[in-house]
Amino acid sequence: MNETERNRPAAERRRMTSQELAIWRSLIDTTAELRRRLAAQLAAESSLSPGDYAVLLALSEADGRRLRSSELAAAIDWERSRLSHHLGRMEKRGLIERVECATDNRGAEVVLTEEGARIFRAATAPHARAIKQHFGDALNPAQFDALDDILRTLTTHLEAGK
Amino acid sequence: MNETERNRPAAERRRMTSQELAIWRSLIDTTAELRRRLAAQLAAESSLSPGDYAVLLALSEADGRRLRSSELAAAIDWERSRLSHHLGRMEKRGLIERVECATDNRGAEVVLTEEGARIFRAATAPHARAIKQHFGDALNPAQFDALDDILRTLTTHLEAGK
DNA sequence: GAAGGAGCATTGACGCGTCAATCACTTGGG
DNA sequence: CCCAAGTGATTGACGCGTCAATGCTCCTTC
Repeated sequence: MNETERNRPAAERRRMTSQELAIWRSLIDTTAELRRRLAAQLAAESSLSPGDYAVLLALSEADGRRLRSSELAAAIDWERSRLSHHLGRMEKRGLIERVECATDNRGAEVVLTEEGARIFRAATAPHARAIKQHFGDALNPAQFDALDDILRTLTTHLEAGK
Repeated sequence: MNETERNRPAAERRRMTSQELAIWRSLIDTTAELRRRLAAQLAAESSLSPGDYAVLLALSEADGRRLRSSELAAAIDWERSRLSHHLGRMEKRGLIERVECATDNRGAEVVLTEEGARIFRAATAPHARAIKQHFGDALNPAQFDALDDILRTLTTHLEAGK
C-alpha cells in the first residue's frame, strides 16, 4: 500500500476487514474498562459517581455556583430528563439544592451546597491522579497526537452524519 | 521536543496537561456517542440491545448453539450476575432458553432458540453496516494502525495495573 | 386579554449494571 | 461417610439512562 492509499478513508470498500472490526471491539471494550476503573476509584475515594462529578464540576465553575437546569444540561451535554433524575438523587444526598428561578417561574436553579463543594474539592485531585494513572501514563506524546487526530476525525464524521 | 522525547511516556511528569485531559474527555465522550448511535440503530433495526447482540453472537458461534452460563460469561467478559439478569430478560422475550445442566446440577445451560437465531441473523448485516457507517468509514488505514497501537498500549497498561 | 403554541422541567415505566447476600450443589480432607 | 470449603448461578436493592407523557409558564398573535 502506498502513501496515498494509506491516507484515504476506506469508505468505498464494501465491508470492514476483520482487523478493523477487532479494533472497533477493542475501542469499545478498552474504553469501557477505563470508565469502569475510573468510576470504581472515584466511588471508593469520594462516594461520587462519574455523573455526580460532571454535575459538580460544571456547578463549581459556574457564577455563584449555580446554574439554570437547562444551562447545566447544555454544559455537560445531557438530556433534560437524565439530569432531572440525577439531580433528584443528588439533592437527597445534600450535594445540590434546587430553588425556584426568580426570572422564570417554569425554571429551576441548581445550587451547589457547601457540602457538595467540599466533597467535590476533595475528589478532584485523586480523580485527576486516577486518570493519569490509568490513561495518561500509558501513552507517549506521539500517541497523544495520533489519538487527538483520530478523535477529531471521528467527531467531525459523527457531526456530519446527522 | 525531539524524537526521543516524543516516544517516551509521560509517566514521570507531575500532572497531565490540559491538552491531554481534553483528549481524555474527548475519548470518553466520542466513544459514548458512538455507542449511543450504534445502540439506537440496532434497536431500531432489530429490537436488540448491544448486550443482547453480544449474547446472541457468542451463542450462535458456540457448539450446538448452547453454552454453560459461566462459559458464556467468560466469552463476553461479563460478571455472572449481570449475565443472569440479562438472560432473565432475554428468556422472557423468547430469545434464549435456560435448561438444567446434565453434568452439574448447579449449572445452567443457555440455549439459543430458533427465534433468537433468526432475529440475530437478521440483525448482523445492518449492524455491521452501522459500525462501518459511523466508525469505519471515518478513518484511513494509517489512523486504524495508529488506533490499534494506542489500544494495545492501553490494554497492556491496564492489565499491568492490576 | 384570551387562545394556542413553544419552552422548561419533572415524572413513570422500564431496561441495564453492580454489589452483597443467598441457595444449591460439588468436592476433598478427616 | 460427613462436613467444611468452594463453585455455579440467582436474587434483591439500588443507582443510572432513555423514552414518552405530563404540567406549568411564557410568549405571541389576534
